Amino acid sequence: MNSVRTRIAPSPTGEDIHIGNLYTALINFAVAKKHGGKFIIRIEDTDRIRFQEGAEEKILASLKAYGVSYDEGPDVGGPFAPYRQSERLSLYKKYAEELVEKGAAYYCFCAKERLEKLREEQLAQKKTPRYDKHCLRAVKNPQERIAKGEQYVIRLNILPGKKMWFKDLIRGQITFDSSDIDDQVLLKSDGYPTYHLGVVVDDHLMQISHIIRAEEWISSTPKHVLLYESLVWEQPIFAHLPILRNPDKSKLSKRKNPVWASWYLQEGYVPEAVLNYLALMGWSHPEQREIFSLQEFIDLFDLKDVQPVGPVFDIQKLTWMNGVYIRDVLSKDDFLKRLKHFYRDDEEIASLFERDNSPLFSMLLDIARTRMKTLKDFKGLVKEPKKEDRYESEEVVLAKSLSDTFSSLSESDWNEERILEALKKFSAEQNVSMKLAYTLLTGKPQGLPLPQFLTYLGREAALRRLQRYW
RNA sequence: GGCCCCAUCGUCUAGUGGUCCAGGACGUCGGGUUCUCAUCCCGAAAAUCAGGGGUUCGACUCCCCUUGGGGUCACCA
Repeated sequence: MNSVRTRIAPSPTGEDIHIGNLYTALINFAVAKKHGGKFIIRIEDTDRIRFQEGAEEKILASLKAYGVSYDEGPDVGGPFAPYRQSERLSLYKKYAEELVEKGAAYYCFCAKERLEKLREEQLAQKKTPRYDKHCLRAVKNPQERIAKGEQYVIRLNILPGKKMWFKDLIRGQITFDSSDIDDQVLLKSDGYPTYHLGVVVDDHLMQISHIIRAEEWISSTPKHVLLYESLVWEQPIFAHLPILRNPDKSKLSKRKNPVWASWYLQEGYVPEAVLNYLALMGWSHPEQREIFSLQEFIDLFDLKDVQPVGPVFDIQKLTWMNGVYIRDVLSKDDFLKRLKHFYRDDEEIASLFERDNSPLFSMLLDIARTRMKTLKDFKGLVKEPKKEDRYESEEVVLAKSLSDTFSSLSESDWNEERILEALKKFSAEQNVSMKLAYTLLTGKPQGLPLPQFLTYLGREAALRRLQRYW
């Protein structure tokens, strides 16, 4: 067989790449890398109505941010450029016309009104809406009408009653009857191809070996198979991945779940953790391990092992896994690097990194890591508590008491041991729980271990935190 | 509704005819360590393997039906 070439074909119609598409990208990427092949990005921007400016850039940026790198694509080029369908229009027209010549497709001049009426009638009779091949029979001289400037589309000419099948790497053989397929529009009246024409032409021209896409495409694969047959092109290998689900089992959607890939990054998830979690959708490590590297995944992965069941995307488990990455998988340096990048625009937090090579800062990282599920959690751990408009008089009294206790400690006594003693003394003398000290100093009843954290903060900063009470 | 895909704890899954009165992970609930909260450690509850028929000496594993879920039926992808 030829070399392995896989691809994803996102449409620039949303804010960013959908997490389900990132999943598809991961699998395509893994298959290509495992076999020393190429992974390609092709932008399918044939829907001019839903087209969104900037979406392509966002998609490519997200892919890069996640480390799913591609060998060929619209911005990096490649041997089969261009990789944007809007720049390949003449190609689709050429093949559409070739199909017409072969009798596998035909011109259609039907107005939208006629199609709508037809559709309504069929629906009223409880029949599946289908084009009635009117133009195949009625149009005698299409070239003349085209020459006159009439609007037209090119439709796939499907001969009913034919049993067909294709092989899916994940689900085995899938059979269908050509009678169930509509005479799909292949070339739209605006000269753009529909997905079906575009995808087949480009996958063939770009020598894609494996078409790995989501399950929702299964029902249109017959049309593609027909196209490959009519054009006498070798069929690629098909594999339809399970669709990621909402908790209610419906197709993962933005109404019920955060779906944009960049959202997870903004929320402080690390790319490796997200990819690791995604890898576990429909696939499991041979030794049942949950945490593994991208490289290990690539080495072990095989499309045949993917389960066809649509898994629920469980953000809770993802969050757990992200915590594992933060405290166990990432090296301390790497963790710090991520943190710096994450807070690059946050002055309060970014200023902390000025001390990043002090032993105390290193300790801060250690005590913070085990308490974080996302990078975003860091801020909640270290930020200075807000000054309230007013405090209960008891609180003020206690804050002053704690302040006095701390003040009795000299600068040279400001260490973990002495601070802990002071806290215990305070807690005992005032007959309050330790949680109160946490509230006084961090604004919350729990947080970073005070002896260490206050040592890091320094005596002055610690006292300042208490001073907000008066 | 037609067509197609699917079906093991709440969730992600292991399991490819006997080693399973079903194992792991998340989550949940207890307990231990501890200055709070976490981490870490220990433990528990949680699937009559959707239901019913077969096949077989023997089915979670093979076949059929039912039920349930999902996808798809556009000049959107």
